[in-house]
Amino acid sequence: MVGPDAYPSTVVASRSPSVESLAADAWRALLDYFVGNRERHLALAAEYGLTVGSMKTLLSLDPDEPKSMRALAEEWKCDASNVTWLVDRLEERHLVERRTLPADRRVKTVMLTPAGQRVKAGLLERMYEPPESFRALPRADLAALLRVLEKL
Amino acid sequence: MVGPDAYPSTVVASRSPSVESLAADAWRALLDYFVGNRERHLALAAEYGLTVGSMKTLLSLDPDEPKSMRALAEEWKCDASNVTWLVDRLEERHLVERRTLPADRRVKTVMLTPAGQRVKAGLLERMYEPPESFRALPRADLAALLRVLEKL
DNA sequence: TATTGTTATACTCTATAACTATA
DNA sequence: TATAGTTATAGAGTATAACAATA
Repeated sequence: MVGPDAYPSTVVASRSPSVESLAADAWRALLDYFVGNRERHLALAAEYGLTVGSMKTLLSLDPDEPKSMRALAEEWKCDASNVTWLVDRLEERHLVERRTLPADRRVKTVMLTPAGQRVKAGLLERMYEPPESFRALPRADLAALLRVLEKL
Repeated sequence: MVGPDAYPSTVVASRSPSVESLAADAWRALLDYFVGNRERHLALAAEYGLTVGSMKTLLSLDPDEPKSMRALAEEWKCDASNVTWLVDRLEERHLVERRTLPADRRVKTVMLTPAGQRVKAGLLERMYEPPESFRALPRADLAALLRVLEKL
């Protein structure tokens, strides 16, 4: 599928590797490192008694900018009925609240309750907590990593 | 939840940031960059006419080391009946084959068929293809990134 | 009797279509 | 008539429990 010159093998060590093969190797290393990340998220949700859907919903909402049901459906590229279902689950737990928009009484916005805001803050704090392997890196490595990631 | 000294704010720019805050910032940058990755995988599966489950199954199997149904259930931390269902879907498409183990006629192993091996190879090739933003990085950045990721 | 895998069944999540209430 | 959201319903994917075959 890829021509013979497009991805020169990285085992040719006598010359410095091409940008192409460096990019491929770095990308692969990144992917491999991130394989376990979905499981980390799943475990985190379970810890809070949430499903992946509930967590996604909380993380999408912001106290200062409530979103309509339709906006959420577009953001998640799913059907509106699915949003109804997800918001129902979260409303049962008093983490969000629906409000009818006075300007247009057809649309309903979804607001984080104070409890929802607390749960979201807790989730974010835990998500952004770097793993041990990360914190063990020397300062120079972390600075280099950050500098490159900021370009991406 | 975190003591005042544990995560010094990164806006204190007059002194060099602590290793802790560097680690937190780098981890966060990495997470943010990877948000879109699950969607990339989903689109890739759809392109091959696979579900996420089927893709996961193919990627877990290796031509030279067949795995039992039970081993797969443990690897995926799911119920054995779920493995039966997933393998059924893949067997319908002739991408895997069940074989009874002669040594213990209770256990069945799952083998990739030649077609399954081809699909898996195609998936891996596409997954490991670095995105454009990655290939656009200068050589020095890629080398630095790779060097750090290899430590992780 | 214990273990491997399957079948029967139910629950969660997602989608489509029909409906309601507004506009 | 068109749009926002809900309800009715169906399908995919996951789990639990009962079961058949083998150890």
